[in-house]
Amino acid sequence: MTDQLFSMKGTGLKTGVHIEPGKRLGVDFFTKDVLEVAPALLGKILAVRQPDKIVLRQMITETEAYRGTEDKACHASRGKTPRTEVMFRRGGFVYVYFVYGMYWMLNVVTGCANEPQAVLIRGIDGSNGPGRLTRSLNINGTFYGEDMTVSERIWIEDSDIEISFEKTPRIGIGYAGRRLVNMLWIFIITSRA
DNA sequence: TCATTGATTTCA
DNA sequence: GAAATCAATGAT
Repeated sequence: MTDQLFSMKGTGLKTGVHIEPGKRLGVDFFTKDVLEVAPALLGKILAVRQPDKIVLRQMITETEAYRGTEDKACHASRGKTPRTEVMFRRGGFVYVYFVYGMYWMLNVVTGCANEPQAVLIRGIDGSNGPGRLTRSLNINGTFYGEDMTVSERIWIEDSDIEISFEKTPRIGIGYAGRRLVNMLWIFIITSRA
């Protein structure tokens, strides 16, 4: 394996530091409830191999939980379709979808099989907004169904960075009903050590 | 505030 | 088949 390591300004990551294999988050991390995994992902490192073989690493700064059939804002709440099928697998799989005719959204499936949950990665260091981060990392529909616990193209690494975060209401999901709008299911980093 | 943009889903 | 929907962005 000859990963060229890469560091963007401001991440606090050092170039040339090799990431140990054990750093990759495994199945145990992702098979917990989405409300546990979503905040736990803050401060972790998203790694994506680019077409030119370089691996970009960026810290996750904002996540959002989508939780199963009770959550009307979750794409899987109305049953299994070709698009949402991956959300019914066990945690660790990648769910990407296209929205507004131009943006790819990156999600990580959580929980056990037949428990459709996912975390939307809304922000990483160096870019704000879920649509922009997928563009900057060249994430597209071909990543659908990748298993982050074994994939050579995309995975998440553990990190010792200590962070604080706040919870806020989800946006753009008014159609899901008032009770769900009141759930504080967006998690945003407010400070880091 | 509004146009953009096209896959997915729902309705006929 | 056709029509409505959409978890966003950037320009105005």
